[in-house]
Amino acid sequence: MRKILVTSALPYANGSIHLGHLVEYIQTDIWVRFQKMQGNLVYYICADDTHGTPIMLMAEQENITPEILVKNIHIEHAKDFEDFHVNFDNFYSTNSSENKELSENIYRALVKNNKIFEKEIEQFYDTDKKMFLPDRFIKGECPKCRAKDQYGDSCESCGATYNPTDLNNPYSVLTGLSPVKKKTKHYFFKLSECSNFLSKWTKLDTLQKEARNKLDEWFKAGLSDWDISRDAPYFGFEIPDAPGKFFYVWLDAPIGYMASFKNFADNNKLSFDDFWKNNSDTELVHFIGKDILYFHALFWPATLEYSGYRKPTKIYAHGFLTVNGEKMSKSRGTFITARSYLDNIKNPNLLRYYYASKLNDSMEDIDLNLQDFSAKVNSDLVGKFINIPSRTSGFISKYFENKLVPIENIEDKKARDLILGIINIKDLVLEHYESRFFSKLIKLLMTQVESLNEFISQKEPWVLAKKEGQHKVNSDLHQICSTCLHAFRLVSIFITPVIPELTSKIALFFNESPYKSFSDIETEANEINKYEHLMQRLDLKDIEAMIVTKK
RNA sequence: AGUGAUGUAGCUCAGUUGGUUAGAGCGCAGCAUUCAUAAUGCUGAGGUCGAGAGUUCAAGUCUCUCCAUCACUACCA
Repeated sequence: MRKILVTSALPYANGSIHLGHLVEYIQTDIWVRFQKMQGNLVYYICADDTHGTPIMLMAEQENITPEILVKNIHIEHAKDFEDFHVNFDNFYSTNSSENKELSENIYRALVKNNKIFEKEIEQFYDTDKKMFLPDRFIKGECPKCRAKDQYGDSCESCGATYNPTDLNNPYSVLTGLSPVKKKTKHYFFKLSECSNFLSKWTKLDTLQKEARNKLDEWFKAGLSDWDISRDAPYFGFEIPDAPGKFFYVWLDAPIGYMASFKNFADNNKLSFDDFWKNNSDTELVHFIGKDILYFHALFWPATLEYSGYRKPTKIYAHGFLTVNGEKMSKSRGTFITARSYLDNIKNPNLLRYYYASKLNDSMEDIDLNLQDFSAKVNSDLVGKFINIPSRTSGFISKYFENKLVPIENIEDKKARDLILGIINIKDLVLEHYESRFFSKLIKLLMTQVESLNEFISQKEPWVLAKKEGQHKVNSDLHQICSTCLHAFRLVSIFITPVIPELTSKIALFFNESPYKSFSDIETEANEINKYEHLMQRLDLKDIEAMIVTKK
């Protein structure tokens, strides 16, 4: 049995969960549910990422403390995840005592290993706000193309990158005032000394090929040291023995994975060290978006290495979500929050299914085409999948007292082949899940369902039902409908990680408890309950309503 | 600007180490059917595989150039 600690990236606590976030959480949740159904010991850990300047300022604007802000957001996030059936074992917060302690200890270990040094740097300072300004909080004229109102790190007009001190006529986004340059002492992590370790580590099959290509750029350019401190005022953890200096949020955010697990382990009498001590034989798997690859594939493993912890086993990066082929946009109404989806479309299974049908193991972006979305889920799930019990169970109820013919008594060769065929794809199904090639999985399963619909059309049970002797137990009619329902049940078990809530209803239809293991395919159902519609078709009007709805 | 990636039917995507008339689902057209949430089955139309050049007996698949789209470029997260 494998022991796996799985994480999704920590959502930042300054806004709502949207459909882009959900690509990652749904992808991870499917993978975790798959591992659990395989009988592996898996813990799925996450937390809100709560520190940094934006959250501090947002709280100030709302006239509440940052602590209250992140607490409110946490409640909202947790509810969104729950409603999308994203089943964390622990959803915690980086603003926790566990995280503070771990961050401090890790920092001390880095100091002890001579990986931290101090350096005085010059930064823009807002004299009115009395704070140093992050790049994103300074705007000005691009030094290259002279476009106005460009951010301090790059120009959206010409794409140039530079330092905020290069801007012409810089101003503070907070006050509009011209910031002054001011010297300040910062703490740096000697990432430049980690090249050997990192270049070795990234070749250990921990990363996707594209990700490794991307990192090679960095190695070629040479790694720079990493500024891990920020000046007060800053919402975060104060650095030990450095009053007025705080950990940069990206230092304590990944440590939040550890802290969330620590919290979980303490509450469940598990061993923290078992999963985090150096050379642990457990697996540590991070699901992330491609935008935060650097933090997870450079800073994070280096931090772990030089503070004496285990390193990640796998980092799985996925692409971004586009809606109708374009970046999500508030003005187009395609910036869709989790809550807006739930309010309008209601059924989370549809999105889970759709994402699964498009996800693979690469870092490519995936597109949510809303027309395609409704066509696909209606056609696949309602028209094909749910259609199987819908068109066969009536006969079983009407003539055979809800009893199914046992699989071993099914005589027709074609019928037996259908059932065996589905049982035989098990290895392929597991392979697609393990490799995160969910699109292939969905295609494979849908092909099975298509064969079933084809089978029903060929056998014409409705014609048989009108014939003499077909209402007796074990008749052709009984066998054909039983075959389809057995096969439908098998497909349902295979697809459970994708749409667990729907298949739990299907289990109920077969008078069973929800499917918890792939070995459930070795047993069979012998009766059904009266069929009731398992899901509704998606109406395009609901999608239109969702696009208009703005938050 | 640099780097990484993507560009295959109206839409969303498959296309293994280059090998016969380029595939699927949806959509569309026609037929069949009525058990089923106008669901299903069968048949068909539809593509100069982003553009151009090259290597090869043979290229969607390899090389180069160009175009378009996306992402990243370290003190926003």
